[in-house]
This record gives sequence, C-alpha cells and structure tokens, in this order.
Amino acid sequence: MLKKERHDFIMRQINLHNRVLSSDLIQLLDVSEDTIRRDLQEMSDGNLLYKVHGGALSKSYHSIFDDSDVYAKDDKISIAKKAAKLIKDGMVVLTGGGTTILELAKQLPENLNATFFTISPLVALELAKYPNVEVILIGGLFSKNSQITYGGHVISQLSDINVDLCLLGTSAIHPTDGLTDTDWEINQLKKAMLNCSRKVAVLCISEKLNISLRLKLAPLENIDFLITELDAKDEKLANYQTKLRK
Amino acid sequence: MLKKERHDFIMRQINLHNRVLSSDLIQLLDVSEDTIRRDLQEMSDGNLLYKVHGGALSKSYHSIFDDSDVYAKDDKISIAKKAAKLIKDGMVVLTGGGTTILELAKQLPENLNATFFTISPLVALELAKYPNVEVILIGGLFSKNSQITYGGHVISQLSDINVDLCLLGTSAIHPTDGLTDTDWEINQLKKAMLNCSRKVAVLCISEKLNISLRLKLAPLENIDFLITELDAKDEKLANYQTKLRK
DNA sequence: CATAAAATTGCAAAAATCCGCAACAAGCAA
DNA sequence: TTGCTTGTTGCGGATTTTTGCAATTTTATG
Repeated sequence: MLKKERHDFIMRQINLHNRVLSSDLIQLLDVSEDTIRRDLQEMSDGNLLYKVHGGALSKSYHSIFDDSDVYAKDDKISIAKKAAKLIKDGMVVLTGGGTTILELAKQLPENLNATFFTISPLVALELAKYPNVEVILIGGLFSKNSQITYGGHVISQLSDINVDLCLLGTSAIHPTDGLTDTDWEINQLKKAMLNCSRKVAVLCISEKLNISLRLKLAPLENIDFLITELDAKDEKLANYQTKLRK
Repeated sequence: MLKKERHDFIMRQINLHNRVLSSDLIQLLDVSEDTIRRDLQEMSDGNLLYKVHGGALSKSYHSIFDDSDVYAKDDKISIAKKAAKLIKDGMVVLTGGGTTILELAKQLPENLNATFFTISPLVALELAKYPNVEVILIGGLFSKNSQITYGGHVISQLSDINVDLCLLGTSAIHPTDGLTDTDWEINQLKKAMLNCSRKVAVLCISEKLNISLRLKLAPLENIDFLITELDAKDEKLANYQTKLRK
C-alpha cells in the first residue's frame, strides 16, 4: 500500500469518526506502529489533523462540532446515554431533530448495526459515521428554525414506513395533557411519526415536565418510554410512570 | 512499444484500478525502471495522474478521499463566485453535493430570492441561512462517502420535478468523452438530475479537465455552462467551449 | 509512585529516486 | 552521404525515502 493511500485512509477514518486510535490503524493497515506514528506526525505537520497521545483527532472537530454552548449539555448527554440503551442491533429507528437527539446520535455504540430514518440532516450526518448503520434521510421542505424537513411530502413518506422505535424530543409534557406543542406544522409531523412507530420514546429534560401548551400531540398512553436526566425513581416522575403504555 | 502506447496503457490501468505501482508497470511493459518513472513524471506534469513514491494514483480517486477543506480552496471559491452569478431571483435550482457546491452555497447574494432543491444535507444547512431562500431537501438513502442522498427513491423524486438550472460538480470532463464518473449509483443519480433541468452548469476545477473515467454520464452537448477557476479565454478551455449547448 | 502503553531516538536495510552519461534512431540541412 | 540536432532509452552510482527494530524516555492512569 502506498503511503498516500494510507494517508487518505486515515483522513477518511477521521472524517468519519472525528478520531482514530493508532492501535486500530496498525491493525487495519497492517503496518508497524512506527509507520503509523510517522504518518500521523506528517499529517499533523501538514495541518490535516490534531495528533494526540494514542491517536489523532479531526481538525474540524473543535470548530464545526463544538456545541459546548448548547443549553444544559450535560443533562442532554445523560439522557442520550440512557436512550442509546433502547437501541439494539437489527432495529429500525425513526428520529426527530433537536439537540438532544443529535447528542443521542453521538452516543451510540461504535458497532451498532441498525437502520435509521430521520428528518434531521444534522442527525443524518452524525449517524453516517457509524460503519454499520444505514441512514435514510426523509426529504421535504427544510425548516430554517428547527433544522428539520417538514410538510406534506414528509408526512406522506412517513405514512409509507413502519419502524420499531421512534425517538422524539418534545417541547412540553404534562401528566394529564400528555405531549403538547406550539407549532402546528411540527405537531402534524410528530403525529405522523408516532403513527408509524411500534414503540415511542420521548426524550425530555426535566425542565419541560408539567408544562402544557396549546396544541395537543398525544396522551401519555401512547408513549412507551419517557427519558429524562432524573433518576427513574425520582418523585417528579411518579405521575407519569403509571400512565405510560405498558 | 512506443511512448504514447505506454502512456495509454498506464492511463487505462489507472482508470481501472485507481492506482499503479511502478514495479508492476516495469514488469507489464518490460521496460526499465527509469522509463516508467519518466513516463509517470511526464503524465504528472500533464496533470493526468498523481505521482507518489512507488507509483501513481488517479486524480479523481484522489478527489474522493480529498484532504477536504483545504484542498484547492481558493480555486473553489473563485468557481463558486462565478457560478453564483448564474442564479437570479425567482429561479428554481437543483444542486448536487461536493465541496465546490458547498462553497457556492456560501457565496450567494445575501438577499437572493430563490428555491433550491438539493440532495446534500450540508448544502441544505448552508442554504437555510438565507432568509429568502426556500430549501427542499430530497430524501433517500444517505451515502456515507459522498454525503448525499441517493438511490431509487431519490431518482424517482427527481423525475417529479422540473427546475431552471442544475448545478453539478464532476469527477472528470473530457473534450470528446464529456462527463464521466466511476461510481454507478452516483452516475445514475446525476443522469436523473440532468434530465429534470432546463439548463445545466458544471463546476469543475481545471485539474479535472481532460480526464476520462469508466462510466459515461453525458456529452458536452448536454451542458450549458462549464465553470472553472480559469479565465474564459484560457486556451485549455477552447476544446470545450465550441461543444457546449448553445 | 508504579505500571503499562505510547512516543522518541538512533540505526540499518531495502526500495525508489535522481543525475549524468552514452547508445541509438529519426529527421533534417548542407 | 555526412554532420548536426532532437528525442528516447538504459545503465551505474550517488542520494533520498520508507520502513521496521531495539533501546530509552515520556505520558497516562489508577
């Protein structure tokens, strides 16, 4: 294998996963440790990546994907990690958009083997980094505000599919009113998403508990999992747990 | 064996395998090491391939695993600015993916009033920043390599639309062979894009001129604009200008 | 602070490259 | 024909690049 090919391969790995381990590259490319280290050194000199102890990181990792200013990031990571456990090999999953779902897309197990439908280009880009995940982006009008596709075309496509699990962020959730929202278009869209999913998981930071908005989306009885950053036994959740779909 | 024959042979090998080793060529052509090296050197000077220690790589192959952001950035910006002039208020435009197109999406006039169809989530995200641009993302299978949607579903949706202008990046362009590519899926997709567009503009850095790959996409006669970083009067473009659609 | 993993350094062998030179053929003018 | 130029090719030797190995130092982490 030519040196340039190795470099291209490494760049590809980095663009895909935002990072590489030297040890992985040694195995994948079947060359000595020294060669990999020298490769990384050269590419680092050429400003193509960040070299760190044990491997290298994507240069753009820090600029493009730096979303450290996302509100309540830590809570969202905690939610994402819990939600990730719901996803098993072989499943077909449908996801919405939003920062929590995006975080989820970053927290999946490296070798997950699954199919994802999504209405969020950002989530699609993130999911595409997993080698064994198939990503289908549902197309349509693109919403500047919520950064997802929406509109009749999206809803009509949703009516044609059938998935195991739907992962949804939410604006508000309430013990008796269930899920509610403010935007009519988005609300229609979410209804369509619920309709084509066998199970539904709602991802929601505890701030949004006990709030009720104008547009009714779905009662708690239509939801299978409610995932927050709180402990499952937290008393704030007691009102909800009893009502979820069994 | 004549020099020209050797060069043709090497070109075939490269188009076929995306790479050649000097050592293989020495055996296959039964000439001295120096001759092969001089051949590769000349072809590299003529921009036909990419010479590396130990052999050579295809130019187009190189573009796939491109060292992304930085590579020929200035040229791409120059191309993007020219292409942006083709887009007028009220137009309906279809775009592909690729770094050049992405750059174009950043170079549009601030208040452009237009509708864009695109198969690239990254381009969609960029276009969404313009307040008066409507963005429709065409959905389908998401390609990990080229970061665009593709597959039958995309092609079928393309067959339902009709746009004023199609903006396309390309892997290779040649005076007689026209546009060519290496990936069958992408080739089908691009054909569908051409079919639904009244006018076609090809964005292409001059490096990719005079290269011909395996899969035929379209003759120059089906293209309306060829946009490179070169001056329109540059002699390298003379062979192309006469053949473009009037 | 002890341990293992990773990095650095120096070195050597193999491979590829570079450089000057000479042989040879083809084209061309005197 | 002869002599000259030009282009192509191969050869020998010097040089550079690439790669792996071993010994030593540095770093990460519990």
